[in-house]
Amino acid sequence: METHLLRTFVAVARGGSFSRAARDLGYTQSAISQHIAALEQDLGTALLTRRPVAPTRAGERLLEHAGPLLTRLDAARADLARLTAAPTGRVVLGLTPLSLTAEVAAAARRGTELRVLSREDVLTEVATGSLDLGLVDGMTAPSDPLPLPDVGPLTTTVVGERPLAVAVPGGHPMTGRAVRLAELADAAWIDAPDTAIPLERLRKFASTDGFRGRLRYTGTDVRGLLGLVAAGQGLALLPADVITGVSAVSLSSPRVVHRTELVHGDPGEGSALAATLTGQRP
Amino acid sequence: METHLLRTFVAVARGGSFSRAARDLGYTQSAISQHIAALEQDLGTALLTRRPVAPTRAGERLLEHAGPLLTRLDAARADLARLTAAPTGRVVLGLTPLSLTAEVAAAARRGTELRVLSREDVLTEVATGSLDLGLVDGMTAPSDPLPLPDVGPLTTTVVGERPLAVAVPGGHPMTGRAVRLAELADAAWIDAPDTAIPLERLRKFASTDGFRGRLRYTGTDVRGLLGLVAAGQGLALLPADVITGVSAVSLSSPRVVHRTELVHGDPGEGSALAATLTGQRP
DNA sequence: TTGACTTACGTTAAGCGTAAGGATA
DNA sequence: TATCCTTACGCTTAACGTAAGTCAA
Repeated sequence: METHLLRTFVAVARGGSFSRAARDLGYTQSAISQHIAALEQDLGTALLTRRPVAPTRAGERLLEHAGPLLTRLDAARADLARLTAAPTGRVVLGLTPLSLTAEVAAAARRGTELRVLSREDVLTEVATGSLDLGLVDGMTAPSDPLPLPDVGPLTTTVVGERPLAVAVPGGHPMTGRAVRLAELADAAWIDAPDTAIPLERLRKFASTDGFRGRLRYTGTDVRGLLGLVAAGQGLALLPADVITGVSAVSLSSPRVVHRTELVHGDPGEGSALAATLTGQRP
Repeated sequence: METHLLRTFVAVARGGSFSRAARDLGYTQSAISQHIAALEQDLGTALLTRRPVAPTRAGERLLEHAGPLLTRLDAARADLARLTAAPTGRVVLGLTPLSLTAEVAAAARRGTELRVLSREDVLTEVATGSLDLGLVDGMTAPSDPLPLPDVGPLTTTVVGERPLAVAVPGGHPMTGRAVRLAELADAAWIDAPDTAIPLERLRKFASTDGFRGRLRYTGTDVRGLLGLVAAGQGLALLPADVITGVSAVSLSSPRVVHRTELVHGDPGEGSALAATLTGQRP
């Protein structure tokens, strides 16, 4: 299972075509065919159906492994590159929308580049070196770490915790009282995994099958999401202090907080900013 | 960064010798030399010092990546192999010593092979297919999952939770009362990471630098560890119900439990046993 | 000098592209 | 028939082993 064969395999599986993968990777289509044949022989199973080109059961399974495997490989290369690289004086900070708090806003210094991304992208880009530092947010029990996927040896540090609340349209009957999360399992929710707390996470904490999204909201803009809430399209769980223009209903149980964490490999370039963010005076 | 080059690199780094790696891997020593040269050129850095052969800083870093990378690669291969493999009627269950509770003992059926291993070994061997099922134990906050390293897409299910207690020599002044874990940071502890709860974990929960081991106990035998406690060599944190022959002191804080979880990839072969262990009547 | 890695070199095989050969819609 | 994957075939090059070379203890 050589890495270039895996690369080819995911390219073919993603694109759904041998010839497309050939163009993408700069091989001839014949070479792609040979790559796939070699991989299938090595593993002793068919990985793709042809005509139409689609992963078999085994292929699906291999894809689950191949993705993380290849990003970790990129992470390793980037990690070593950082050891030798000359400092550029430029710091690229990736952040999820809700991790951009007032403190973070104040900490950014001249020359910093800020990129708002999904949680997943922040993690893999920090690992693969496209970002010097990352800030990710999420919901956990107080003082518990965020459950982040393992994309390599990254360091994570708490930057802050703050209360969560449910954003509800103004005048909503719930306004003014605290609710238990479980009561809201059947409410209309907006599924905005890259902006608010993912509904999957709510299901986990409430241990139910509920919290099914009425609308799906992709992207990373909080204001737009609040607009949808205001329009009565559904609820969203957010840090209390970002909820403006609509009502915020606090949670009485379970005890959860919104937490943001700083992640980095070798801090190198961004170590000064990292120190500021984690509250150390450098 | 082809996988065979990484394999060679870890073999050389581990064995501390090119010629030894050559013997181990079935290459000539010249080929090993060429592999390392190719990898160093690819990454643009020296990875090993020669004479003596030892990893450089960059090499150390690469090793951190290469280990997980290669086991995940093996895991992928094993995972696909399981999809095609014919059932053998034989189930191999890996378990950490403290996960062998009375319920587990009762659940094992004729033909089951049980292997007592460290937490880490159980995880990687389940991932790489040497084990059909694994049972791992550890300390967490009640109803929190165990923090297990990510070695691939494994399913984990709770098997049980039970109280923890500190094993102390009979007649110890603490006997009979409940203590806060933090009080014991400076006590004499036995560092038995593969048998009892690792001291590192205690440090995490007490948020201190204490809990330094007076003795180190490697291996997976609980009775021997209790013998050391009885001899006054130090304390150990264990599930209350395994503490016999010495006194058990319960913890008043933090609120933690001993938890055991079942892990498996594709349950396949062991699915009947898995169902019994997780309390479902199959 | 000996043990251990590197390098030169010849051989072999693997990888790639061209082009012809199916298969499918 | 057009598209797309497979296969045959020849070429190129990279990988390996042998053996000579080099370096440090």
